[in-house]
Amino acid sequence: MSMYRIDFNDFFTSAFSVDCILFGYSEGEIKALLIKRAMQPFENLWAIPGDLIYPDEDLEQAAERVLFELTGLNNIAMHQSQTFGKPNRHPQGRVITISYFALLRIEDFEVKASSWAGDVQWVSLKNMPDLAFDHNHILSSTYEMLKLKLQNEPICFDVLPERFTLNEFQQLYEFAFEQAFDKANFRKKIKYIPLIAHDEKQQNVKHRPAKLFSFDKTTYEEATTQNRYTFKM
Amino acid sequence: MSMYRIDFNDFFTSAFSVDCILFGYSEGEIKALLIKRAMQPFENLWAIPGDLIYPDEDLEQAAERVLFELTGLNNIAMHQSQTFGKPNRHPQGRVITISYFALLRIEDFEVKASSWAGDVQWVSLKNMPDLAFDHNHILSSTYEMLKLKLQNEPICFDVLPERFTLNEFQQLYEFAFEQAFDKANFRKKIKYIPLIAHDEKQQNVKHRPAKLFSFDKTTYEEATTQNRYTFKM
DNA sequence: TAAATTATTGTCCAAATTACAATAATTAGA
DNA sequence: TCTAATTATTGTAATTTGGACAATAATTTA
Repeated sequence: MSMYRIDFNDFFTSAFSVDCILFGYSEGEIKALLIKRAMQPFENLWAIPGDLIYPDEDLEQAAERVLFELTGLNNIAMHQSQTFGKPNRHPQGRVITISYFALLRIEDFEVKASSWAGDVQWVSLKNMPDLAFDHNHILSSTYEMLKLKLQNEPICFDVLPERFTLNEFQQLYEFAFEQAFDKANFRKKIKYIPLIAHDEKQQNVKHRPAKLFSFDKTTYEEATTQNRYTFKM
Repeated sequence: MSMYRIDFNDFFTSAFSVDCILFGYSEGEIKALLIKRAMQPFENLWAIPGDLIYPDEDLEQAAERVLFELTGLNNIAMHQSQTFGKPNRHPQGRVITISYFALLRIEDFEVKASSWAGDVQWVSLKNMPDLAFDHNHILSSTYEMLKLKLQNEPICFDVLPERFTLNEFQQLYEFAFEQAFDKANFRKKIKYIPLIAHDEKQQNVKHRPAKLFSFDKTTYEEATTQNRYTFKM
Protein backbone atom coordinates (compact mmCIF):
# COMPACT_ATOMS: atom_id res chain seq x y z
CA MET A 1 0.00 0.00 0.00
CA SER A 2 1.45 3.32 -1.00
CA MET A 3 1.73 6.24 1.34
CA TYR A 4 1.95 9.56 -0.40
CA ARG A 5 3.39 7.87 -3.49
CA ILE A 6 1.27 8.14 -6.55
CA ASP A 7 1.22 8.82 -10.24
CA PHE A 8 0.01 12.19 -11.30
CA ASN A 9 -0.90 11.67 -14.93
CA ASP A 10 -4.49 12.65 -15.45
CA PHE A 11 -4.95 16.33 -16.00
CA PHE A 12 -7.82 16.82 -13.67
CA THR A 13 -7.18 14.26 -11.02
CA SER A 14 -5.29 14.65 -7.80
CA ALA A 15 -4.60 12.56 -4.80
CA PHE A 16 -6.52 13.21 -1.66
CA SER A 17 -5.68 12.32 1.85
CA VAL A 18 -7.01 12.72 5.34
CA ASP A 19 -4.97 14.05 8.22
CA CYS A 20 -6.13 13.00 11.66
CA ILE A 21 -5.43 15.42 14.45
CA LEU A 22 -5.95 13.79 17.77
CA PHE A 23 -6.04 16.22 20.65
CA GLY A 24 -5.52 14.78 24.06
CA TYR A 25 -5.45 16.26 27.50
CA SER A 26 -3.39 15.21 30.45
CA GLU A 27 -1.39 16.95 33.11
CA GLY A 28 -3.15 20.21 32.45
CA GLU A 29 -1.99 20.44 28.88
CA ILE A 30 -3.40 19.95 25.43
CA LYS A 31 -1.31 17.62 23.34
CA ALA A 32 -1.52 16.33 19.80
CA LEU A 33 -0.70 12.83 18.70
CA LEU A 34 2.16 12.87 16.20
CA ILE A 35 4.02 10.19 14.32
CA LYS A 36 7.61 10.15 13.27
CA ARG A 37 7.73 9.58 9.53
CA ALA A 38 9.56 6.39 8.59
CA MET A 39 9.86 7.24 4.90
CA GLN A 40 10.49 9.99 2.38
CA PRO A 41 9.55 12.76 2.04
CA PHE A 42 10.29 14.38 5.38
CA GLU A 43 11.73 11.15 6.75
CA ASN A 44 12.31 11.31 10.50
CA LEU A 45 10.29 14.47 10.89
CA TRP A 46 7.24 14.54 13.12
CA ALA A 47 3.92 14.70 11.32
CA ILE A 48 0.19 14.46 11.79
CA PRO A 49 -1.03 10.92 11.09
CA GLY A 50 -2.52 10.87 7.63
CA ASP A 51 -2.76 8.86 4.46
CA LEU A 52 -4.54 8.58 1.16
CA ILE A 53 -8.23 7.85 0.93
CA TYR A 54 -9.46 4.71 -0.77
CA PRO A 55 -11.57 5.32 -3.86
CA ASP A 56 -14.68 3.72 -2.43
CA GLU A 57 -14.35 5.09 1.05
CA ASP A 58 -16.32 7.76 2.81
CA LEU A 59 -14.18 10.59 4.15
CA GLU A 60 -14.99 10.12 7.81
CA GLN A 61 -14.53 6.38 7.46
CA ALA A 62 -11.10 7.01 5.91
CA ALA A 63 -10.14 9.21 8.83
CA GLU A 64 -11.01 6.52 11.34
CA ARG A 65 -9.20 3.84 9.36
CA VAL A 66 -6.03 5.90 8.90
CA LEU A 67 -5.93 6.75 12.55
CA PHE A 68 -6.28 3.10 13.44
CA GLU A 69 -3.61 1.96 11.01
CA LEU A 70 -1.07 4.49 12.19
CA THR A 71 -1.72 4.55 15.90
CA GLY A 72 -3.83 1.55 16.78
CA LEU A 73 -6.60 3.80 18.12
CA ASN A 74 -9.97 2.30 17.40
CA ASN A 75 -13.49 3.67 17.04
CA ILE A 76 -12.72 7.31 17.59
CA ALA A 77 -15.42 9.57 16.14
CA MET A 78 -13.68 12.14 13.98
CA HIS A 79 -14.92 15.60 13.02
CA GLN A 80 -14.15 17.37 9.81
CA SER A 81 -12.18 20.57 10.08
CA GLN A 82 -10.75 22.16 6.94
CA THR A 83 -9.28 21.19 3.60
CA PHE A 84 -5.79 22.22 2.59
CA GLY A 85 -4.73 22.25 -1.01
CA LYS A 86 -1.92 24.61 -1.90
CA PRO A 87 -0.52 23.21 -5.17
CA ASN A 88 2.97 22.72 -3.77
CA ARG A 89 2.16 21.55 -0.26
CA HIS A 90 3.34 18.05 -1.12
CA PRO A 91 6.78 17.82 -2.76
CA GLN A 92 5.83 14.86 -4.94
CA GLY A 93 2.66 16.10 -6.52
CA ARG A 94 -0.76 17.50 -5.91
CA VAL A 95 -2.26 16.16 -2.72
CA ILE A 96 -5.28 17.83 -1.24
CA THR A 97 -5.83 16.89 2.35
CA ILE A 98 -8.90 17.01 4.51
CA SER A 99 -8.20 17.41 8.19
CA TYR A 100 -10.22 15.58 10.80
CA PHE A 101 -9.94 15.87 14.54
CA ALA A 102 -11.03 14.29 17.78
CA LEU A 103 -10.41 14.98 21.43
CA LEU A 104 -9.81 12.44 24.17
CA ARG A 105 -8.27 11.89 27.56
CA ILE A 106 -4.82 10.49 27.03
CA GLU A 107 -4.89 8.11 29.98
CA ASP A 108 -7.98 6.38 28.58
CA PHE A 109 -6.14 5.04 25.55
CA GLU A 110 -2.96 3.35 24.60
CA VAL A 111 -1.36 4.06 21.24
CA LYS A 112 1.15 1.94 19.38
CA ALA A 113 3.24 2.79 16.37
CA SER A 114 2.64 1.00 13.08
CA SER A 115 5.16 -0.02 10.48
CA TRP A 116 4.63 3.29 8.69
CA ALA A 117 5.31 5.31 11.73
CA GLY A 118 8.69 5.01 13.35
CA ASP A 119 7.32 6.38 16.55
CA VAL A 120 4.12 7.79 17.99
CA GLN A 121 4.01 10.41 20.68
CA TRP A 122 1.85 12.98 22.41
CA VAL A 123 3.37 16.42 21.96
CA SER A 124 2.28 19.52 23.85
CA LEU A 125 0.85 22.26 21.66
CA LYS A 126 3.02 24.75 23.49
CA ASN A 127 6.15 22.92 22.54
CA MET A 128 5.57 22.06 18.93
CA PRO A 129 8.59 21.31 16.74
CA ASP A 130 8.74 21.94 12.99
CA LEU A 131 6.51 19.36 11.37
CA ALA A 132 6.49 17.75 7.94
CA PHE A 133 4.58 19.35 5.06
CA ASP A 134 2.32 22.24 6.14
CA HIS A 135 1.38 20.35 9.27
CA ASN A 136 2.13 23.18 11.68
CA HIS A 137 -0.42 25.27 9.85
CA ILE A 138 -2.96 22.45 9.71
CA LEU A 139 -2.52 21.77 13.39
CA SER A 140 -3.09 25.30 14.56
CA SER A 141 -6.13 25.97 12.40
CA THR A 142 -7.63 22.67 13.44
CA TYR A 143 -7.16 23.60 17.09
CA GLU A 144 -9.12 26.78 16.40
CA MET A 145 -11.83 24.70 14.75
CA LEU A 146 -11.94 22.37 17.74
CA LYS A 147 -12.60 25.29 20.05
CA LEU A 148 -15.17 26.78 17.72
CA LYS A 149 -17.09 23.53 17.53
CA LEU A 150 -16.88 22.85 21.24
CA GLN A 151 -18.65 26.17 21.73
CA ASN A 152 -21.33 25.74 19.13
CA GLU A 153 -22.04 22.06 18.70
CA PRO A 154 -22.45 19.23 21.20
CA ILE A 155 -19.35 17.38 20.05
CA CYS A 156 -18.18 17.18 23.65
CA PHE A 157 -20.43 14.15 24.05
CA ASP A 158 -18.50 12.24 21.42
CA VAL A 159 -15.48 12.68 23.61
CA LEU A 160 -16.93 12.07 27.03
CA PRO A 161 -17.75 8.53 28.10
CA GLU A 162 -21.35 7.42 27.55
CA ARG A 163 -22.07 8.21 31.21
CA PHE A 164 -20.16 11.08 32.70
CA THR A 165 -20.12 13.26 35.77
CA LEU A 166 -20.67 16.99 35.54
CA ASN A 167 -17.11 17.45 36.71
CA GLU A 168 -15.75 15.42 33.84
CA PHE A 169 -17.90 17.54 31.58
CA GLN A 170 -16.48 20.73 33.05
CA GLN A 171 -12.89 19.50 32.94
CA LEU A 172 -13.18 18.84 29.24
CA TYR A 173 -13.92 22.51 28.62
CA GLU A 174 -11.28 23.61 31.07
CA PHE A 175 -8.66 21.61 29.24
CA ALA A 176 -9.71 22.68 25.78
CA PHE A 177 -9.87 26.37 26.59
CA GLU A 178 -7.07 26.25 29.12
CA GLN A 179 -8.93 28.08 31.83
CA ALA A 180 -10.76 27.22 34.99
CA PHE A 181 -14.50 27.72 35.33
CA ASP A 182 -16.51 28.19 38.46
CA LYS A 183 -18.28 24.96 39.28
CA ALA A 184 -21.54 26.50 40.32
CA ASN A 185 -21.72 28.75 37.30
CA PHE A 186 -20.83 25.95 34.94
CA ARG A 187 -23.79 23.99 36.15
CA LYS A 188 -26.08 26.93 35.64
CA LYS A 189 -24.79 27.34 32.12
CA ILE A 190 -25.52 23.78 31.09
CA LYS A 191 -28.96 23.83 32.68
CA TYR A 192 -30.78 23.69 29.36
CA ILE A 193 -28.69 21.03 27.68
CA PRO A 194 -30.89 17.93 27.60
CA LEU A 195 -29.19 15.43 29.88
CA ILE A 196 -30.48 12.20 31.36
CA ALA A 197 -29.69 11.74 35.05
CA HIS A 198 -28.96 8.18 36.12
CA ASP A 199 -29.49 6.53 39.47
CA GLU A 200 -26.13 4.79 39.57
CA LYS A 201 -23.16 6.72 40.77
CA GLN A 202 -19.54 7.10 39.87
CA GLN A 203 -17.45 4.07 40.91
CA ASN A 204 -14.01 3.79 42.47
CA VAL A 205 -13.78 7.19 44.04
CA LYS A 206 -12.44 7.82 47.51
CA HIS A 207 -15.13 10.25 48.57
CA ARG A 208 -18.65 11.20 47.70
CA PRO A 209 -19.33 9.83 44.21
CA ALA A 210 -20.87 12.12 41.64
CA LYS A 211 -24.10 11.56 39.82
CA LEU A 212 -23.83 10.14 36.31
CA PHE A 213 -25.42 11.76 33.27
CA SER A 214 -25.75 10.99 29.62
CA PHE A 215 -26.61 13.21 26.68
CA ASP A 216 -30.22 13.06 25.56
CA LYS A 217 -29.63 13.13 21.83
CA THR A 218 -33.24 12.56 20.87
CA THR A 219 -34.53 15.49 22.86
CA TYR A 220 -31.66 17.63 21.64
CA GLU A 221 -32.43 16.96 18.00
CA GLU A 222 -36.14 17.52 18.47
CA ALA A 223 -35.47 20.84 20.14
CA THR A 224 -32.99 22.07 17.55
CA THR A 225 -35.05 21.15 14.52
CA GLN A 226 -37.95 22.98 16.07
CA ASN A 227 -35.69 25.94 16.80
CA ARG A 228 -36.49 25.81 20.49
CA TYR A 229 -32.86 25.39 21.49
CA THR A 230 -29.37 26.00 20.19
CA PHE A 231 -26.30 24.61 21.86
CA LYS A 232 -24.03 27.34 23.15
CA MET A 233 -21.16 27.22 25.61
CA MET B 1 -12.61 22.00 -21.06
CA SER B 2 -14.33 19.17 -19.26
CA MET B 3 -16.93 19.71 -16.67
CA TYR B 4 -17.46 16.76 -14.40
CA ARG B 5 -16.15 14.44 -17.10
CA ILE B 6 -12.97 12.62 -16.28
CA ASP B 7 -11.21 9.32 -16.40
CA PHE B 8 -10.98 7.43 -13.20
CA ASN B 9 -8.11 5.05 -13.80
CA ASP B 10 -5.52 5.60 -11.14
CA PHE B 11 -6.23 3.72 -8.01
CA PHE B 12 -5.60 6.50 -5.60
CA THR B 13 -6.54 9.54 -7.59
CA SER B 14 -9.89 11.20 -7.84
CA ALA B 15 -11.29 14.41 -9.11
CA PHE B 16 -11.58 17.49 -6.98
CA SER B 17 -14.08 20.22 -7.49
CA VAL B 18 -15.17 23.41 -5.80
CA ASP B 19 -18.77 24.39 -5.33
CA CYS B 20 -19.42 28.08 -4.92
CA ILE B 21 -22.41 29.02 -2.85
CA LEU B 22 -23.21 32.65 -3.28
CA PHE B 23 -25.67 33.97 -0.74
CA GLY B 24 -27.34 37.19 -1.62
CA TYR B 25 -29.85 39.33 0.17
CA SER B 26 -32.58 41.42 -1.32
CA GLU B 27 -36.22 42.08 -0.59
CA GLY B 28 -35.82 40.75 2.91
CA GLU B 29 -34.82 37.29 1.82
CA ILE B 30 -31.70 35.21 1.61
CA LYS B 31 -31.17 33.74 -1.81
CA ALA B 32 -28.58 31.50 -3.36
CA LEU B 33 -27.21 31.85 -6.85
CA LEU B 34 -27.96 28.72 -8.86
CA ILE B 35 -27.27 27.67 -12.41
CA LYS B 36 -29.34 25.47 -14.63
CA ARG B 37 -27.14 22.63 -15.82
CA ALA B 38 -26.74 22.56 -19.61
CA MET B 39 -25.27 19.07 -19.76
CA GLN B 40 -25.42 15.58 -18.31
CA PRO B 41 -25.59 14.42 -15.61
CA PHE B 42 -28.62 16.16 -14.12
CA GLU B 43 -29.19 18.16 -17.29
CA ASN B 44 -31.75 20.93 -16.82
CA LEU B 45 -31.67 20.63 -13.06
CA TRP B 46 -30.66 23.56 -10.90
CA ALA B 47 -27.28 23.27 -9.23
CA ILE B 48 -24.71 25.16 -7.25
CA PRO B 49 -22.05 26.62 -9.57
CA GLY B 50 -19.02 24.37 -9.39
CA ASP B 51 -16.32 22.78 -11.46
CA LEU B 52 -13.07 20.88 -11.25
CA ILE B 53 -9.92 22.39 -9.83
CA TYR B 54 -6.89 22.89 -12.04
CA PRO B 55 -3.82 20.93 -10.97
CA ASP B 56 -1.73 24.02 -10.29
CA GLU B 57 -4.44 26.07 -8.70
CA ASP B 58 -4.98 27.07 -5.11
CA LEU B 59 -8.38 26.10 -3.75
CA GLU B 60 -9.64 29.58 -3.04
CA GLN B 61 -8.36 30.77 -6.38
CA ALA B 62 -10.26 27.93 -8.04
CA ALA B 63 -13.43 28.98 -6.28
CA GLU B 64 -13.12 32.54 -7.53
CA ARG B 65 -12.35 31.42 -11.06
CA VAL B 66 -15.21 28.95 -11.24
CA LEU B 67 -17.65 31.50 -9.95
CA PHE B 68 -16.46 33.96 -12.57
CA GLU B 69 -16.66 31.46 -15.40
CA LEU B 70 -20.15 30.35 -14.56
CA THR B 71 -21.76 33.58 -13.48
CA GLY B 72 -19.51 36.44 -14.58
CA LEU B 73 -19.07 37.58 -10.97
CA ASN B 74 -15.59 38.90 -10.42
CA ASN B 75 -13.33 39.35 -7.42
CA ILE B 76 -15.60 37.89 -4.80
CA ALA B 77 -13.68 36.73 -1.73
CA MET B 78 -14.77 33.21 -1.00
CA HIS B 79 -14.65 31.35 2.31
CA GLN B 80 -14.15 27.66 2.73
CA SER B 81 -16.99 25.74 4.29
CA GLN B 82 -16.94 21.94 4.22
CA THR B 83 -15.80 19.10 2.01
CA PHE B 84 -18.22 16.51 0.72
CA GLY B 85 -17.01 13.18 -0.51
CA LYS B 86 -19.47 10.33 -0.30
CA PRO B 87 -18.17 7.75 -2.81
CA ASN B 88 -21.32 7.79 -4.90
CA ARG B 89 -22.22 11.45 -4.75
CA HIS B 90 -21.26 11.88 -8.41
CA PRO B 91 -22.82 9.35 -10.81
CA GLN B 92 -19.78 9.25 -13.09
CA GLY B 93 -17.03 8.60 -10.58
CA ARG B 94 -15.40 9.79 -7.43
CA VAL B 95 -15.54 13.54 -7.11
CA ILE B 96 -14.78 15.16 -3.82
CA THR B 97 -16.03 18.70 -3.62
CA ILE B 98 -14.99 21.57 -1.42
CA SER B 99 -17.68 24.11 -0.82
CA TYR B 100 -16.92 27.80 -0.70
CA PHE B 101 -19.30 30.61 0.06
CA ALA B 102 -19.65 34.35 -0.03
CA LEU B 103 -22.39 36.80 0.83
CA LEU B 104 -23.31 39.92 -1.09
CA ARG B 105 -26.08 42.35 -1.79
CA ILE B 106 -27.80 41.24 -4.93
CA GLU B 107 -28.45 44.72 -6.30
CA ASP B 108 -24.72 45.50 -6.25
CA PHE B 109 -23.90 42.91 -8.90
CA GLU B 110 -25.12 41.66 -12.22
CA VAL B 111 -24.75 38.02 -13.12
CA LYS B 112 -24.77 36.51 -16.57
CA ALA B 113 -24.98 32.89 -17.60
CA SER B 114 -22.04 31.23 -19.31
CA SER B 115 -22.10 28.58 -22.01
CA TRP B 116 -21.94 25.88 -19.34
CA ALA B 117 -24.90 27.23 -17.54
CA GLY B 118 -28.17 27.39 -19.37
CA ASP B 119 -29.46 29.92 -16.93
CA VAL B 120 -28.41 31.68 -13.75
CA GLN B 121 -30.83 32.75 -11.08
CA TRP B 122 -31.19 33.85 -7.49
CA VAL B 123 -33.41 31.40 -5.65
CA SER B 124 -34.85 31.98 -2.19
CA LEU B 125 -33.66 29.52 0.43
CA LYS B 126 -37.24 29.10 1.55
CA ASN B 127 -38.31 27.96 -1.84
CA MET B 128 -35.55 25.64 -2.86
CA PRO B 129 -36.30 23.04 -5.55
CA ASP B 130 -34.60 19.64 -5.81
CA LEU B 131 -31.05 20.28 -6.91
CA ALA B 132 -28.50 18.20 -8.81
CA PHE B 133 -26.12 15.86 -6.97
CA ASP B 134 -26.17 16.31 -3.17
CA HIS B 135 -26.47 20.05 -3.61
CA ASN B 136 -29.46 20.50 -1.32
CA HIS B 137 -27.40 19.05 1.47
CA ILE B 138 -24.34 21.13 0.60
CA LEU B 139 -26.42 24.27 0.44
CA SER B 140 -28.03 23.89 3.83
CA SER B 141 -24.87 22.97 5.69
CA THR B 142 -23.05 25.84 4.05
CA TYR B 143 -25.76 28.23 5.20
CA GLU B 144 -25.21 27.00 8.74
CA MET B 145 -21.48 27.57 8.29
CA LEU B 146 -22.11 31.09 7.02
CA LYS B 147 -24.03 31.94 10.15
CA LEU B 148 -21.48 30.31 12.40
CA LYS B 149 -18.65 32.26 10.83
CA LEU B 150 -20.53 35.54 10.82
CA GLN B 151 -20.86 35.14 14.57
CA ASN B 152 -17.31 34.13 15.32
CA GLU B 153 -15.04 35.61 12.70
CA PRO B 154 -14.92 39.04 11.10
CA ILE B 155 -15.83 37.78 7.63
CA CYS B 156 -18.52 40.43 7.41
CA PHE B 157 -15.81 42.86 6.33
CA ASP B 158 -15.02 40.81 3.27
CA VAL B 159 -18.59 41.29 2.26
CA LEU B 160 -19.12 44.92 3.14
CA PRO B 161 -17.60 47.60 0.94
CA GLU B 162 -14.19 48.88 2.03
CA ARG B 163 -15.90 51.85 3.67
CA PHE B 164 -19.30 51.20 5.13
CA THR B 165 -21.87 52.82 7.36
CA LEU B 166 -22.89 51.24 10.63
CA ASN B 167 -26.34 50.76 9.18
CA GLU B 168 -24.97 48.75 6.30
CA PHE B 169 -23.09 46.72 8.87
CA GLN B 170 -26.23 46.09 10.84
CA GLN B 171 -28.32 45.25 7.79
CA LEU B 172 -25.87 42.54 6.83
CA TYR B 173 -26.52 40.71 10.09
CA GLU B 174 -30.23 41.35 9.89
CA PHE B 175 -30.38 39.73 6.48
CA ALA B 176 -28.18 36.79 7.35
CA PHE B 177 -30.03 35.93 10.54
CA GLU B 178 -33.38 37.07 9.24
CA GLN B 179 -34.24 39.22 12.21
CA ALA B 180 -34.19 42.88 13.07
CA PHE B 181 -31.84 44.31 15.66
CA ASP B 182 -32.19 47.47 17.69
CA LYS B 183 -29.97 50.15 16.25
CA ALA B 184 -28.74 51.52 19.55
CA ASN B 185 -28.00 48.09 20.96
CA PHE B 186 -26.24 46.98 17.84
CA ARG B 187 -23.84 49.88 18.20
CA LYS B 188 -23.13 48.96 21.77
CA LYS B 189 -22.39 45.41 20.74
CA ILE B 190 -19.81 46.38 18.15
CA LYS B 191 -18.14 48.89 20.45
CA TYR B 192 -14.96 46.85 20.81
CA ILE B 193 -14.51 45.85 17.19
CA PRO B 194 -11.55 47.88 15.94
CA LEU B 195 -12.98 50.25 13.33
CA ILE B 196 -11.46 53.29 11.72
CA ALA B 197 -13.80 56.28 11.51
CA HIS B 198 -13.38 58.41 8.41
CA ASP B 199 -14.04 62.09 7.91
CA GLU B 200 -15.79 61.70 4.61
CA LYS B 201 -19.42 60.82 4.65
CA GLN B 202 -21.83 58.66 2.76
CA GLN B 203 -22.61 60.12 -0.68
CA ASN B 204 -25.84 60.45 -2.60
CA VAL B 205 -28.26 60.32 0.23
CA LYS B 206 -31.25 62.63 0.58
CA HIS B 207 -30.75 63.44 4.24
CA ARG B 208 -28.11 63.37 6.90
CA PRO B 209 -25.34 61.15 5.57
CA ALA B 210 -23.90 58.47 7.82
CA LYS B 211 -20.31 58.31 8.93
CA LEU B 212 -18.09 55.89 7.07
CA PHE B 213 -16.00 53.26 8.79
CA SER B 214 -13.49 50.67 7.76
CA PHE B 215 -12.25 47.59 9.54
CA ASP B 216 -8.92 48.03 11.32
CA LYS B 217 -7.41 44.69 10.43
CA THR B 218 -3.99 45.44 11.87
CA THR B 219 -5.31 46.31 15.29
CA TYR B 220 -7.68 43.37 15.16
CA GLU B 221 -4.90 40.91 14.46
CA GLU B 222 -2.65 42.37 17.12
CA ALA B 223 -5.40 42.12 19.67
CA THR B 224 -6.37 38.57 18.79
CA THR B 225 -2.86 37.17 18.72
CA GLN B 226 -2.30 38.72 22.12
CA ASN B 227 -5.58 37.23 23.31
CA ARG B 228 -6.91 40.62 24.30
CA TYR B 229 -9.94 40.35 22.05
CA THR B 230 -12.08 37.77 20.32
CA PHE B 231 -14.65 38.65 17.73
CA LYS B 232 -18.15 37.73 18.84
CA MET B 233 -21.53 38.82 17.52
C1' DT C 1 -34.72 79.28 8.42
C1' DA C 2 -37.95 75.56 9.08
C1' DA C 3 -39.29 70.96 8.15
C1' DA C 4 -37.97 66.47 7.26
C1' DT C 5 -35.13 62.80 7.83
C1' DT C 6 -31.65 60.09 9.71
C1' DA C 7 -27.62 59.46 12.78
C1' DT C 8 -26.24 59.10 17.39
C1' DT C 9 -26.42 58.97 22.30
C1' DG C 10 -28.60 58.09 26.75
C1' DT C 11 -31.51 55.87 30.25
C1' DC C 12 -34.02 52.46 32.49
C1' DC C 13 -35.20 47.80 33.37
C1' DA C 14 -34.73 42.85 32.97
C1' DA C 15 -31.90 39.07 32.39
C1' DA C 16 -27.72 36.74 32.40
C1' DT C 17 -23.13 36.19 34.30
C1' DT C 18 -19.79 36.18 37.85
C1' DA C 19 -17.77 35.72 42.41
C1' DC C 20 -18.23 33.79 46.51
C1' DA C 21 -20.30 31.43 50.39
C1' DA C 22 -23.00 27.91 52.61
C1' DT C 23 -24.85 23.45 53.00
C1' DA C 24 -25.54 18.51 51.96
C1' DA C 25 -23.85 13.98 50.94
C1' DT C 26 -20.61 10.47 51.07
C1' DT C 27 -16.36 7.87 52.32
C1' DA C 28 -12.40 6.52 55.15
C1' DG C 29 -10.58 5.75 59.30
C1' DA C 30 -10.40 5.92 64.35
C1' DT D 1 -20.70 4.86 65.41
C1' DC D 2 -18.56 9.15 65.12
C1' DT D 3 -15.51 12.53 63.12
C1' DA D 4 -12.67 14.49 59.71
C1' DA D 5 -11.95 14.95 55.02
C1' DT D 6 -13.54 15.53 50.61
C1' DT D 7 -16.54 16.59 47.06
C1' DA D 8 -21.23 17.52 45.26
C1' DT D 9 -24.81 20.75 45.23
C1' DT D 10 -27.43 24.78 46.12
C1' DG D 11 -27.93 29.65 47.16
C1' DT D 12 -27.26 34.65 47.19
C1' DA D 13 -25.67 39.10 46.23
C1' DA D 14 -23.05 42.05 43.11
C1' DT D 15 -21.83 43.02 38.58
C1' DT D 16 -22.20 43.04 33.84
C1' DT D 17 -24.60 42.61 29.71
C1' DG D 18 -28.67 42.96 26.63
C1' DG D 19 -33.09 44.82 25.07
C1' DA D 20 -36.79 48.41 24.75
C1' DC D 21 -37.48 52.85 24.18
C1' DA D 22 -36.85 57.81 24.24
C1' DA D 23 -34.29 61.97 23.47
C1' DT D 24 -31.09 64.69 21.11
C1' DA D 25 -27.86 66.07 17.41
C1' DA D 26 -26.66 66.62 12.68
C1' DT D 27 -27.53 67.30 8.01
C1' DT D 28 -30.14 68.11 3.67
C1' DT D 29 -33.81 70.01 0.99
C1' DA D 30 -36.95 73.42 0.09
